[in-house]
Amino acid sequence: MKVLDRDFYKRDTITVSKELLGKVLVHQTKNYTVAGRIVETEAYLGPEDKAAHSYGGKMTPRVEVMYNQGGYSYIFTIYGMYQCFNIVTEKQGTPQAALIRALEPVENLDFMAMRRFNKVYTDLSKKQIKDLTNGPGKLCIAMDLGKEQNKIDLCSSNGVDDIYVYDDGYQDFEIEASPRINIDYAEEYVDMPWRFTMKGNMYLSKK
DNA sequence: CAGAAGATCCCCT
DNA sequence: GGGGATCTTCTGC
Repeated sequence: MKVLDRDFYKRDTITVSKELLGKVLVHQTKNYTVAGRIVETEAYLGPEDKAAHSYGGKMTPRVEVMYNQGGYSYIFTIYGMYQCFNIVTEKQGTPQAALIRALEPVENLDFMAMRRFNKVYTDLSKKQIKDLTNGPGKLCIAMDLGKEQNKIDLCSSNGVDDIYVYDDGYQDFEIEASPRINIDYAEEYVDMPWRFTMKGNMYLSKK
């Protein structure tokens, strides 16, 4: 298994978004390790992309981290109560990112089950198992990703609260492209096929 | 299972 | 003061 490095993330956002599929996202602290395989992503191509927070070169405290070189976490609050986890891409000064929209649970399923439904994994219903991490807000709850995890470098360890992605060689799947979810306001960018999914995976956020 | 509606608050303009 | 890269609950079939 190989941890993805700076060179992986510094490439163009569509390539990174596609190649993140099948890789394993890990959140590790002194107290726990949780991990899930990435099965759905979306590319946000600011400043051109009207769906991106960095559209038009917007530079505010919230989007600032998108201007970093690739390999940093960008976590923002949505609808007042949920978080979305992104990985910054491209070189310094190009404010683009890949949104992680869905995972397949891999490690520490009881931790995820407790955080989502306050039950151990074996007590979950079929529906609850499927709902553990099949959406951007849900996976942040399950993986314990919140505003404290914003702006973390995925390419270096701080030894206290680490996020990283590794490649275990899994590539037995097909990639499908489709329009992104819930960006009705993005005008001519609404239909851009910049959502990438692992074909047929049961943890996709939508079909 | 599908559709509608409500929750809730930080970040801008 | 408005709105959002969402999810849960409730309703009805």
